[in-house]
Amino acid sequence: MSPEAAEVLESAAPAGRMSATDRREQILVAATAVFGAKTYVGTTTDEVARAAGVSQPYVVRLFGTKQKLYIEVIQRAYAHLLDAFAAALPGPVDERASRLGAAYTGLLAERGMLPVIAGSTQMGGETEIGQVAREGFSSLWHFIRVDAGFSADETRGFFATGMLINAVVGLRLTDDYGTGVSATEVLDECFPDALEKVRAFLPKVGEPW
Amino acid sequence: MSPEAAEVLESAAPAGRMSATDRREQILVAATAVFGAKTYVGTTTDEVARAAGVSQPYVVRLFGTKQKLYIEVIQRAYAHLLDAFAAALPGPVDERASRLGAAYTGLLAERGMLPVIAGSTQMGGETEIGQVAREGFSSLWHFIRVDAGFSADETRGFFATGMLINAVVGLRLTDDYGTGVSATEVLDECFPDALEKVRAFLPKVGEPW
DNA sequence: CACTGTAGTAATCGACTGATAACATGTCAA
DNA sequence: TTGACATGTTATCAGTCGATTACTACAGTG
Repeated sequence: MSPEAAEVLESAAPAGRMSATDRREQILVAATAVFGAKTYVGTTTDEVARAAGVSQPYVVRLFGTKQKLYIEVIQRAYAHLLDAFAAALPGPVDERASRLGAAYTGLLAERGMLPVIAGSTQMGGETEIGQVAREGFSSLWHFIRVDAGFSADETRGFFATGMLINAVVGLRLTDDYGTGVSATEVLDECFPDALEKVRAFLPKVGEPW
Repeated sequence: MSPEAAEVLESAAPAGRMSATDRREQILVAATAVFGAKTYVGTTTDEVARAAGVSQPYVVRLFGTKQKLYIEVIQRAYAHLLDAFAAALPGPVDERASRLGAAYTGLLAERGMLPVIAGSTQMGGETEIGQVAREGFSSLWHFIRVDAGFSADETRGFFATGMLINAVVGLRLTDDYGTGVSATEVLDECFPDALEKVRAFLPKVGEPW
Protein backbone atom coordinates (compact mmCIF):
# COMPACT_ATOMS: atom_id res chain seq x y z
CA MET A 1 0.00 0.00 0.00
CA SER A 2 2.43 2.63 1.17
CA PRO A 3 5.55 2.79 -0.97
CA GLU A 4 8.82 1.55 0.41
CA ALA A 5 10.71 4.37 2.05
CA ALA A 6 13.81 3.61 0.06
CA GLU A 7 11.92 3.99 -3.18
CA VAL A 8 10.10 7.21 -2.49
CA LEU A 9 12.98 9.25 -3.79
CA GLU A 10 13.16 7.31 -7.02
CA SER A 11 11.08 8.93 -9.70
CA ALA A 12 9.70 7.20 -12.74
CA ALA A 13 12.60 6.92 -15.10
CA PRO A 14 11.73 4.70 -18.05
CA ALA A 15 12.44 7.57 -20.40
CA GLY A 16 15.00 6.84 -23.05
CA ARG A 17 16.86 9.52 -24.91
CA MET A 18 15.75 13.02 -24.08
CA SER A 19 16.69 16.55 -25.03
CA ALA A 20 19.32 18.04 -22.78
CA THR A 21 16.92 20.80 -21.79
CA ASP A 22 14.25 18.37 -20.66
CA ARG A 23 16.82 16.20 -18.92
CA ARG A 24 18.15 19.19 -17.03
CA GLU A 25 14.68 20.04 -15.79
CA GLN A 26 14.05 16.44 -14.79
CA ILE A 27 17.31 16.36 -12.85
CA LEU A 28 16.50 19.67 -11.18
CA VAL A 29 13.17 18.26 -9.97
CA ALA A 30 14.89 15.17 -8.60
CA ALA A 31 17.71 17.22 -7.10
CA THR A 32 15.24 19.49 -5.33
CA ALA A 33 13.67 16.46 -3.65
CA VAL A 34 16.98 14.97 -2.60
CA PHE A 35 18.67 18.21 -1.52
CA GLY A 36 15.54 19.08 0.42
CA ALA A 37 15.57 15.75 2.19
CA LYS A 38 19.30 15.42 2.90
CA THR A 39 20.74 18.95 2.81
CA TYR A 40 23.45 20.19 0.48
CA VAL A 41 26.49 18.44 1.93
CA GLY A 42 24.45 15.38 2.86
CA THR A 43 23.38 14.73 -0.70
CA THR A 44 25.51 12.77 -3.17
CA THR A 45 25.44 13.39 -6.88
CA ASP A 46 24.78 9.67 -7.26
CA GLU A 47 21.55 9.91 -5.27
CA VAL A 48 20.39 12.76 -7.46
CA ALA A 49 21.33 10.78 -10.55
CA ARG A 50 19.44 7.67 -9.49
CA ALA A 51 16.42 9.72 -8.46
CA ALA A 52 16.45 11.21 -11.95
CA GLY A 53 17.13 7.88 -13.62
CA VAL A 54 20.47 8.78 -15.15
CA SER A 55 24.08 7.97 -14.37
CA GLN A 56 26.06 9.94 -11.82
CA PRO A 57 28.75 11.22 -14.21
CA TYR A 58 26.06 12.58 -16.49
CA VAL A 59 24.64 14.73 -13.73
CA VAL A 60 28.08 16.13 -13.05
CA ARG A 61 28.71 16.80 -16.71
CA LEU A 62 25.40 18.53 -17.27
CA PHE A 63 25.86 20.92 -14.37
CA GLY A 64 29.63 21.11 -14.02
CA THR A 65 29.87 20.61 -10.28
CA LYS A 66 27.63 19.64 -7.40
CA GLN A 67 27.73 23.23 -6.20
CA LYS A 68 26.55 24.62 -9.54
CA LEU A 69 23.71 22.09 -9.54
CA TYR A 70 22.69 23.19 -6.06
CA ILE A 71 22.80 26.84 -7.04
CA GLU A 72 20.44 26.14 -9.93
CA VAL A 73 18.16 24.25 -7.56
CA ILE A 74 18.01 27.22 -5.20
CA GLN A 75 17.41 29.72 -7.96
CA ARG A 76 14.66 27.57 -9.41
CA ALA A 77 13.01 27.23 -5.99
CA TYR A 78 12.96 30.98 -5.37
CA ALA A 79 11.71 31.58 -8.91
CA HIS A 80 8.86 29.11 -8.42
CA LEU A 81 7.92 30.75 -5.15
CA LEU A 82 7.90 34.17 -6.78
CA ASP A 83 5.63 32.78 -9.49
CA ALA A 84 3.29 31.35 -6.88
CA PHE A 85 3.18 34.71 -5.09
CA ALA A 86 2.50 36.54 -8.32
CA ALA A 87 -0.36 34.17 -9.12
CA ALA A 88 -1.87 34.73 -5.67
CA LEU A 89 -1.74 38.51 -5.86
CA PRO A 90 -4.99 39.32 -7.74
CA GLY A 91 -8.15 39.40 -5.62
CA PRO A 92 -9.70 41.14 -2.62
CA VAL A 93 -7.08 43.18 -0.78
CA ASP A 94 -8.27 42.13 2.68
CA GLU A 95 -7.57 38.48 1.83
CA ARG A 96 -4.27 39.14 0.15
CA ALA A 97 -2.11 38.05 3.09
CA SER A 98 -3.90 34.74 3.49
CA ARG A 99 -3.70 34.06 -0.24
CA LEU A 100 0.03 34.70 -0.21
CA GLY A 101 0.43 32.51 2.85
CA ALA A 102 -1.46 29.73 1.13
CA ALA A 103 0.81 30.15 -1.87
CA TYR A 104 3.74 29.46 0.41
CA THR A 105 2.35 26.34 2.06
CA GLY A 106 1.24 25.26 -1.40
CA LEU A 107 4.93 24.76 -2.18
CA LEU A 108 4.74 21.67 0.02
CA ALA A 109 3.18 19.94 -2.98
CA GLU A 110 6.44 20.24 -4.87
CA ARG A 111 8.76 17.82 -3.18
CA GLY A 112 11.79 19.40 -1.59
CA MET A 113 10.93 22.94 -2.60
CA LEU A 114 10.21 24.26 0.87
CA PRO A 115 13.10 22.56 2.70
CA VAL A 116 15.47 23.72 -0.03
CA ILE A 117 14.42 27.30 0.58
CA ALA A 118 14.68 26.78 4.34
CA GLY A 119 18.10 25.22 3.97
CA SER A 120 19.34 28.04 1.79
CA THR A 121 18.78 30.47 4.66
CA GLN A 122 21.57 28.72 6.55
CA MET A 123 24.13 28.85 3.75
CA GLY A 124 25.11 32.50 4.02
CA GLY A 125 28.64 31.54 5.04
CA GLU A 126 29.30 29.90 1.68
CA THR A 127 30.72 32.51 -0.64
CA GLU A 128 28.92 31.68 -3.88
CA ILE A 129 25.88 29.83 -2.60
CA GLY A 130 25.30 32.45 0.07
CA GLN A 131 25.23 35.18 -2.53
CA VAL A 132 22.52 33.34 -4.46
CA ALA A 133 20.52 32.68 -1.30
CA ARG A 134 20.63 36.33 -0.27
CA GLU A 135 19.51 37.41 -3.71
CA GLY A 136 16.61 34.95 -3.58
CA PHE A 137 15.52 36.10 -0.16
CA SER A 138 15.79 39.74 -1.16
CA SER A 139 13.72 39.17 -4.27
CA LEU A 140 10.95 37.68 -2.13
CA TRP A 141 11.16 40.55 0.31
CA HIS A 142 10.95 43.06 -2.50
CA PHE A 143 7.90 41.35 -3.94
CA ILE A 144 5.96 41.27 -0.68
CA ARG A 145 7.03 44.77 0.29
CA VAL A 146 6.62 46.51 -3.08
CA ASP A 147 4.43 44.46 -5.40
CA ALA A 148 2.10 43.21 -2.69
CA GLY A 149 2.25 46.54 -0.90
CA PHE A 150 2.83 45.26 2.61
CA SER A 151 4.12 47.69 5.22
CA ALA A 152 7.58 47.10 6.65
CA ASP A 153 6.10 45.52 9.76
CA GLU A 154 3.59 43.46 7.82
CA THR A 155 6.43 42.20 5.67
CA ARG A 156 8.44 41.33 8.73
CA GLY A 157 5.51 39.43 10.19
CA PHE A 158 4.84 37.62 6.94
CA PHE A 159 8.42 36.41 6.64
CA ALA A 160 8.64 35.55 10.32
CA THR A 161 5.61 33.32 9.98
CA GLY A 162 7.13 31.72 6.92
CA MET A 163 10.33 30.95 8.80
CA LEU A 164 8.29 29.42 11.62
CA ILE A 165 6.54 27.21 9.09
CA ASN A 166 9.98 26.17 7.83
CA ALA A 167 10.91 25.14 11.35
CA VAL A 168 7.67 23.26 11.95
CA VAL A 169 8.12 21.39 8.68
CA GLY A 170 11.84 20.83 9.22
CA LEU A 171 11.28 19.50 12.71
CA ARG A 172 8.48 17.19 11.53
CA LEU A 173 6.40 18.56 14.41
CA THR A 174 3.35 17.07 12.74
CA ASP A 175 4.48 13.71 14.07
CA ASP A 176 3.88 14.93 17.61
CA TYR A 177 0.46 16.34 16.81
CA GLY A 178 -2.01 15.02 19.35
CA THR A 179 0.67 13.64 21.65
CA GLY A 180 2.99 16.59 22.27
CA VAL A 181 1.43 19.64 23.86
CA SER A 182 3.71 22.14 22.15
CA ALA A 183 3.39 20.49 18.78
CA THR A 184 -0.37 20.32 19.02
CA GLU A 185 -0.62 23.94 20.02
CA VAL A 186 1.76 25.35 17.46
CA LEU A 187 -0.05 23.44 14.73
CA ASP A 188 -3.59 23.61 16.00
CA GLU A 189 -3.84 27.17 17.26
CA CYS A 190 -1.29 28.88 15.10
CA PHE A 191 -1.71 27.32 11.67
CA PRO A 192 -5.39 26.33 11.55
CA ASP A 193 -5.66 26.89 7.83
CA ALA A 194 -2.30 25.46 6.93
CA LEU A 195 -2.65 22.43 9.17
CA GLU A 196 -4.51 20.26 6.70
CA LYS A 197 -2.14 21.09 3.91
CA VAL A 198 0.93 20.60 6.01
CA ARG A 199 -0.15 17.29 7.45
CA ALA A 200 -1.24 15.98 4.08
CA PHE A 201 2.02 16.73 2.32
CA LEU A 202 4.51 16.17 5.10
CA PRO A 203 6.52 12.96 5.27
CA LYS A 204 6.81 11.09 8.52
CA VAL A 205 10.00 10.93 10.53
CA GLY A 206 12.54 8.64 8.94
CA GLU A 207 10.86 8.86 5.58
CA PRO A 208 12.66 10.63 2.78
CA TRP A 209 10.87 13.27 0.76
CA MET B 1 44.21 43.15 15.09
CA SER B 2 41.58 40.88 13.71
CA PRO B 3 42.46 37.22 13.97
CA GLU B 4 43.20 35.24 10.85
CA ALA B 5 40.06 33.62 9.51
CA ALA B 6 41.69 30.24 9.40
CA GLU B 7 42.57 30.48 13.04
CA VAL B 8 39.28 31.70 14.37
CA LEU B 9 38.06 28.19 14.86
CA GLU B 10 41.16 27.16 16.74
CA SER B 11 40.75 27.71 20.43
CA ALA B 12 43.57 28.06 22.87
CA ALA B 13 44.80 24.57 23.45
CA PRO B 14 48.01 24.59 25.45
CA ALA B 15 46.29 22.63 28.17
CA GLY B 16 47.99 19.39 29.08
CA ARG B 17 46.25 16.59 30.84
CA MET B 18 42.70 17.38 31.85
CA SER B 19 39.84 15.64 33.60
CA ALA B 20 37.53 13.86 31.17
CA THR B 21 34.63 16.02 32.34
CA ASP B 22 36.45 19.26 31.60
CA ARG B 23 37.71 17.90 28.29
CA ARG B 24 34.17 16.93 27.29
CA GLU B 25 32.95 20.44 27.97
CA GLN B 26 35.87 21.95 26.05
CA ILE B 27 35.11 19.71 23.09
CA LEU B 28 31.41 20.58 23.26
CA VAL B 29 32.26 24.28 23.07
CA ALA B 30 34.51 23.70 20.08
CA ALA B 31 32.00 21.37 18.46
CA THR B 32 29.23 23.95 18.84
CA ALA B 33 31.33 26.48 16.93
CA VAL B 34 32.23 24.07 14.14
CA PHE B 35 28.82 22.45 13.78
CA GLY B 36 27.28 25.90 13.78
CA ALA B 37 29.60 27.05 11.03
CA LYS B 38 29.58 23.97 8.79
CA THR B 39 26.37 22.06 9.61
CA TYR B 40 26.15 18.52 10.92
CA VAL B 41 27.12 16.57 7.80
CA GLY B 42 29.56 19.26 6.71
CA THR B 43 31.61 18.96 9.88
CA THR B 44 34.37 16.42 10.35
CA THR B 45 35.32 14.99 13.71
CA ASP B 46 38.87 16.02 12.89
CA GLU B 47 37.89 19.68 12.63
CA VAL B 48 36.19 19.46 16.00
CA ALA B 49 39.24 17.75 17.45
CA ARG B 50 41.68 20.35 16.18
CA ALA B 51 39.43 23.19 17.32
CA ALA B 52 39.49 21.64 20.77
CA GLY B 53 43.19 20.90 20.66
CA VAL B 54 42.93 17.13 20.91
CA SER B 55 43.31 14.24 18.50
CA GLN B 56 40.48 13.05 16.28
CA PRO B 57 40.25 9.52 17.70
CA TYR B 58 39.94 10.93 21.18
CA VAL B 59 36.87 12.94 20.23
CA VAL B 60 35.29 9.82 18.80
CA ARG B 61 36.16 7.79 21.85
CA LEU B 62 34.81 10.33 24.30
CA PHE B 63 31.45 10.62 22.57
CA GLY B 64 31.11 7.28 20.81
CA THR B 65 30.03 8.56 17.42
CA LYS B 66 29.79 11.83 15.58
CA GLN B 67 26.00 11.63 15.87
CA LYS B 68 26.12 11.25 19.65
CA LEU B 69 28.45 14.23 19.86
CA TYR B 70 26.06 16.29 17.78
CA ILE B 71 23.12 15.26 19.92
CA GLU B 72 24.96 16.43 23.02
CA VAL B 73 25.76 19.71 21.27
CA ILE B 74 22.08 20.26 20.47
CA GLN B 75 20.91 19.39 23.96
CA ARG B 76 23.51 21.71 25.47
CA ALA B 77 22.45 24.53 23.16
CA TYR B 78 18.77 24.24 24.06
CA ALA B 79 19.66 23.95 27.75
CA HIS B 80 21.75 27.13 27.58
CA LEU B 81 18.94 28.96 25.85
CA LEU B 82 16.47 27.85 28.49
CA ASP B 83 18.88 29.11 31.15
CA ALA B 84 19.14 32.45 29.39
CA PHE B 85 15.36 32.70 29.19
CA ALA B 86 14.99 31.85 32.85
CA ALA B 87 17.51 34.51 33.80
CA ALA B 88 15.64 37.09 31.73
CA LEU B 89 12.25 36.32 33.25
CA PRO B 90 12.31 38.48 36.41
CA GLY B 91 11.40 42.15 35.96
CA PRO B 92 8.62 44.40 34.74
CA VAL B 93 5.98 42.41 32.90
CA ASP B 94 5.58 44.94 30.09
CA GLU B 95 9.24 44.56 29.18
CA ARG B 96 9.26 40.81 29.48
CA ALA B 97 9.05 40.12 25.75
CA SER B 98 11.95 42.40 24.90
CA ARG B 99 14.07 40.93 27.69
CA LEU B 100 13.42 37.41 26.40
CA GLY B 101 14.19 38.55 22.87
CA ALA B 102 17.45 40.06 24.04
CA ALA B 103 18.25 36.79 25.77
CA TYR B 104 17.92 35.07 22.42
CA THR B 105 20.13 37.43 20.45
CA GLY B 106 22.53 37.31 23.37
CA LEU B 107 23.27 33.74 22.34
CA LEU B 108 25.22 35.21 19.43
CA ALA B 109 28.01 35.78 21.92
CA GLU B 110 28.46 32.04 22.29
CA ARG B 111 29.98 30.95 19.04
CA GLY B 112 27.87 28.54 17.06
CA MET B 113 25.04 28.39 19.57
CA LEU B 114 22.42 30.13 17.47
CA PRO B 115 23.21 28.45 14.15
CA VAL B 116 23.23 25.07 15.89
CA ILE B 117 19.71 25.71 17.13
CA ALA B 118 18.67 26.96 13.71
CA GLY B 119 20.20 23.95 12.05
CA SER B 120 18.50 21.54 14.42
CA THR B 121 15.12 22.76 13.17
CA GLN B 122 15.91 21.20 9.80
CA MET B 123 16.90 17.79 11.15
CA GLY B 124 13.43 16.41 11.90
CA GLY B 125 13.86 13.73 9.27
CA GLU B 126 16.72 12.11 11.18
CA THR B 127 15.25 9.54 13.51
CA GLU B 128 17.34 10.11 16.63
CA ILE B 129 18.56 13.65 16.10
CA GLY B 130 15.08 14.77 15.08
CA GLN B 131 13.64 13.46 18.30
CA VAL B 132 16.14 15.48 20.33
CA ALA B 133 15.50 18.60 18.26
CA ARG B 134 11.73 18.31 18.70
CA GLU B 135 12.16 17.88 22.44
CA GLY B 136 14.37 20.95 22.59
CA PHE B 137 11.96 23.06 20.60
CA SER B 138 9.03 21.88 22.68
CA SER B 139 10.83 22.70 25.91
CA LEU B 140 11.37 26.25 24.69
CA TRP B 141 7.73 26.55 23.64
CA HIS B 142 6.58 25.29 27.01
CA PHE B 143 8.76 27.80 28.81
CA ILE B 144 7.53 30.81 26.84
CA ARG B 145 3.93 29.66 26.89
CA VAL B 146 3.70 28.51 30.51
CA ASP B 147 6.54 29.95 32.58
CA ALA B 148 6.63 33.29 30.80
CA GLY B 149 2.84 33.31 30.49
CA PHE B 150 2.61 34.31 26.84
CA SER B 151 -0.69 33.72 25.05
CA ALA B 152 -0.76 31.19 22.23
CA ASP B 153 -0.56 33.93 19.66
CA GLU B 154 2.14 35.83 21.52
CA THR B 155 4.14 32.62 21.70
CA ARG B 156 3.67 32.06 18.02
CA GLY B 157 4.86 35.58 17.26
CA PHE B 158 7.84 35.24 19.57
CA PHE B 159 9.02 32.05 17.93
CA ALA B 160 8.30 33.35 14.45
CA THR B 161 10.53 36.34 15.13
CA GLY B 162 13.21 34.04 16.47
CA MET B 163 13.11 31.95 13.31
CA LEU B 164 13.40 35.10 11.20
CA ILE B 165 16.46 36.10 13.20
CA ASN B 166 17.88 32.66 12.48
CA ALA B 167 17.38 33.27 8.77
CA VAL B 168 18.91 36.75 8.89
CA VAL B 169 21.92 35.39 10.72
CA GLY B 170 22.18 32.28 8.56
CA LEU B 171 21.98 34.32 5.38
CA ARG B 172 24.60 36.80 6.62
CA LEU B 173 22.20 39.56 5.58
CA THR B 174 24.29 41.95 7.63
CA ASP B 175 26.81 41.93 4.81
CA ASP B 176 24.27 43.62 2.55
CA TYR B 177 23.31 46.25 5.13
CA GLY B 178 23.52 49.65 3.52
CA THR B 179 23.85 48.27 0.01
CA GLY B 180 20.87 45.93 -0.36
CA VAL B 181 17.44 47.47 0.09
CA SER B 182 15.83 44.36 1.52
CA ALA B 183 18.70 43.64 3.86
CA THR B 184 18.81 47.19 5.13
CA GLU B 185 15.09 47.23 5.75
CA VAL B 186 14.81 43.88 7.45
CA LEU B 187 17.67 44.82 9.75
CA ASP B 188 17.03 48.52 10.19
CA GLU B 189 13.29 48.67 10.58
CA CYS B 190 12.56 45.27 11.99
CA PHE B 191 15.37 44.61 14.42
CA PRO B 192 16.38 48.08 15.61
CA ASP B 193 17.37 46.85 19.05
CA ALA B 194 19.02 43.66 17.91
CA LEU B 195 20.89 45.29 15.07
CA GLU B 196 23.89 46.39 17.06
CA LYS B 197 24.22 43.06 18.76
CA VAL B 198 23.79 41.09 15.57
CA ARG B 199 26.26 43.12 13.58
CA ALA B 200 28.83 43.08 16.34
CA PHE B 201 28.83 39.32 16.75
CA LEU B 202 28.19 38.19 13.21
CA PRO B 203 31.03 36.90 11.07
CA LYS B 204 31.43 38.11 7.52
CA VAL B 205 30.70 35.97 4.50
CA GLY B 206 33.41 33.40 3.94
CA GLU B 207 34.61 33.67 7.50
CA PRO B 208 34.14 30.72 9.81
CA TRP B 209 32.61 31.28 13.19
C1' DC C 1 58.24 2.03 44.31
C1' DA C 2 55.06 -0.67 41.94
C1' DC C 3 50.42 -1.06 40.51
C1' DT C 4 46.32 0.41 38.28
C1' DG C 5 43.22 3.20 36.06
C1' DT C 6 42.72 7.28 33.31
C1' DA C 7 44.06 10.57 29.61
C1' DG C 8 45.76 10.76 25.28
C1' DT C 9 48.13 9.76 20.55
C1' DA C 10 49.85 7.56 16.09
C1' DA C 11 48.81 4.58 12.57
C1' DT C 12 45.70 2.70 9.73
C1' DC C 13 41.53 0.94 7.39
C1' DG C 14 37.28 0.38 4.71
C1' DA C 15 33.73 2.83 2.75
C1' DC C 16 32.26 6.73 0.27
C1' DT C 17 32.20 10.60 -3.12
C1' DG C 18 32.95 14.06 -6.74
C1' DA C 19 35.11 14.24 -10.75
C1' DT C 20 37.54 12.63 -15.11
C1' DA C 21 38.44 9.78 -19.12
C1' DA C 22 37.28 6.78 -22.45
C1' DC C 23 33.87 4.69 -24.87
C1' DA C 24 29.03 3.71 -26.88
C1' DT C 25 24.72 4.81 -28.99
C1' DG C 26 21.25 7.40 -31.13
C1' DT C 27 19.70 11.33 -34.37
C1' DC C 28 19.58 14.10 -38.20
C1' DA C 29 21.05 16.89 -42.19
C1' DA C 30 23.09 16.71 -46.79
C1' DT D 1 24.89 6.35 -46.41
C1' DT D 2 27.73 8.85 -43.88
C1' DG D 3 29.61 12.15 -41.12
C1' DA D 4 29.09 14.91 -37.11
C1' DC D 5 27.18 16.19 -33.03
C1' DA D 6 24.45 15.37 -28.95
C1' DT D 7 23.03 11.99 -25.49
C1' DG D 8 24.46 8.85 -22.39
C1' DT D 9 27.28 4.95 -19.82
C1' DT D 10 31.10 2.15 -17.65
C1' DA D 11 35.29 2.14 -15.38
C1' DT D 12 38.19 4.27 -12.39
C1' DC D 13 40.72 7.38 -9.41
C1' DA D 14 42.35 10.43 -5.78
C1' DG D 15 40.93 12.47 -1.74
C1' DT D 16 38.28 12.33 2.49
C1' DC D 17 36.19 10.68 6.76
C1' DG D 18 34.50 8.10 10.83
C1' DA D 19 35.97 4.59 13.33
C1' DT D 20 39.15 0.89 15.34
C1' DT D 21 43.40 -0.86 17.17
C1' DA D 22 47.39 -0.67 19.50
C1' DC D 23 50.35 1.83 21.92
C1' DT D 24 52.15 5.66 25.31
C1' DA D 25 52.29 8.70 29.37
C1' DC D 26 50.70 10.46 33.44
C1' DA D 27 48.58 10.53 38.26
C1' DG D 28 47.25 8.83 42.46
C1' DT D 29 47.26 5.03 46.01
C1' DG D 30 48.92 1.56 49.24
